[in-house]
Amino acid sequence: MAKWLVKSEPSECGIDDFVEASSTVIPWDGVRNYQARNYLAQMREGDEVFLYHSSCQAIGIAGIVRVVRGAYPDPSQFDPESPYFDAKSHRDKPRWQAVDLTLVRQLPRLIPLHELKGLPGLENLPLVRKGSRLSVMPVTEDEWQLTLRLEG
DNA sequence: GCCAACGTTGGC
DNA sequence: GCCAACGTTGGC
Repeated sequence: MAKWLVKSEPSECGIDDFVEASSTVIPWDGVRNYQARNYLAQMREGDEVFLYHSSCQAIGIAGIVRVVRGAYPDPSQFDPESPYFDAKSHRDKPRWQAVDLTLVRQLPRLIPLHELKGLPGLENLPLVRKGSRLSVMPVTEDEWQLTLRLEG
């Protein structure tokens, strides 16, 4: 099973939304960056994902979610009413992908970004690299385990 | 294909 | 609100 990290503004979709929708599925759509899209396309059912809160009061990893449906064409790209509408994408060759996620668990405490930055072994994680804007990224097994040591 | 201008992300 | 870093756009 691969491991991943996704960023989201909690005002849009955060751990609270997953907790409220517990045992329900939340579509992860609206990713409009090619590098992030390429990683999204590699997600498989059963993969686990860190949910990271960005651009908010408490920045950091808030919980763990799981892929329940691997990549499929993001419907919002075809919806003119959607802010994620992409007029240049065509149904016979969709440009953007989405996955479905569900809650595994909320972490007992949010692991703040500054702790991740100071953690030896995470140097290669795009999240902690200055200026990185990647919103979907792979996490190695080592990085995953090291990060989880910071919880609780 | 180059690159300047512009828009967005996201921490601080 | 600021601004650095980065991605995208579009003229040439």
